[in-house]
Amino acid sequence: MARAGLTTERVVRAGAELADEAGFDQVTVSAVARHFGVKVASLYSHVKSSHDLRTGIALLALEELADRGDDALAGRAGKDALSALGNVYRDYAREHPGRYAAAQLRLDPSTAAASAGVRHARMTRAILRGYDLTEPDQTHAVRLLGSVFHGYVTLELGGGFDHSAPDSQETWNRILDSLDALLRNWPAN
Amino acid sequence: MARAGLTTERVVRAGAELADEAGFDQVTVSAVARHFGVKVASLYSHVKSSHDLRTGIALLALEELADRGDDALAGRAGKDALSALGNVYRDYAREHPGRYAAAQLRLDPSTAAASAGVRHARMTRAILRGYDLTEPDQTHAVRLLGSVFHGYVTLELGGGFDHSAPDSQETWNRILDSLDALLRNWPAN
DNA sequence: GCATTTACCTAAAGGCTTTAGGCAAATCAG
DNA sequence: CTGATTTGCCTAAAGCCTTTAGGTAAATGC
Repeated sequence: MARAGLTTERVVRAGAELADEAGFDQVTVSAVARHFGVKVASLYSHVKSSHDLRTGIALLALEELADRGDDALAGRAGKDALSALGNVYRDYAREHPGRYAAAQLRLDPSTAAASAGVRHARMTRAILRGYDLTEPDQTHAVRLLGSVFHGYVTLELGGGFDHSAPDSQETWNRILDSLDALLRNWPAN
Repeated sequence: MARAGLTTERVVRAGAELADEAGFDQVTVSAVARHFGVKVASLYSHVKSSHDLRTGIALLALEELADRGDDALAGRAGKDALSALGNVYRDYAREHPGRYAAAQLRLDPSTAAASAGVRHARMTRAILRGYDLTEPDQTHAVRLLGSVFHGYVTLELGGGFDHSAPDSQETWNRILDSLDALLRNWPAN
């Protein structure tokens, strides 16, 4: 019987594609096995558990996002950098909704520490170098940007902004403008 | 055999409690049945399906949240109202993490239209009456507030702001200040 | 007190997860 | 190139969750 040539890498990647097509909560060891035309038990050589599979997808997504972020930030500063990073998250979520959902998965501390999550924090801080903030304001600002980006993308993805004028793109532009203005003019205390 | 006295209401409420204690993804018809000391099949007279149970919890959460919001907004305006509504979401999420997660569940359009979700939109617009915005800026602002509140609460709940100074409360205060400043001084175009 | 409704039950089928143990294909040694 | 080892996928099986069908007993109503 010919072998399917599975590896952890391929299994996780197939899971990620399934997540984008059918939703992250539809990602199941069984479904991935079906995709490869293989019995379920066979996947357990490549993935420790269902949760492990999901974690793998989350780590993949975090890394892809961080890679895109690095690319987008290269050579940019100030509002340019701000918009670029915001668009990375927004575009990624629209292109890969399942992966984006996976990236929100709560990781246990040691996994999180070894993930690309730390690169994300660094990227947001890099943006703030274009503005004049020192600690602890920088941390407040990091959290604000994280909240807005994540919140907006999540609500938009959930369809919250469909079916009503003005369209979502316009609001997004206004929000980026507002954040830029806010950071340039950060309230003293 | 004595009856347990189940009703849809009680079943959903038990599900909500389970969500808060164990996480929304742990909410299962079986678990709720165990809680009542009843066979699983018995719950299917009160709840159409597992999905229906989860939807019920989501609707409950949306309503509880809207009730709290109405209370909090009564007699307040401007920054006072802004803080009050923000705190409603944040406090609710901390007190009832499972219910809050449930409230994010994607509802089908007709269910959503009949839910307390519409009250939420109204509440946010009510806040903006204290600021000088007209359409379409008002809609942009509604979306911004929604994004920040939801994003912040989600990240905080996920533990994103633990283990690092300054503490989350301080950031939250600064964010409310910033939003107020931004709304008072909304960029002309 | 009897009929009807209602609440909960047993039974059963189907799906997902996970572990244990087996066989055959790929890989490697001499 | 052949025999030994490793590795990949398989069968089997147990446990839990969902959902439907049909039965019995408790509550309700006349």
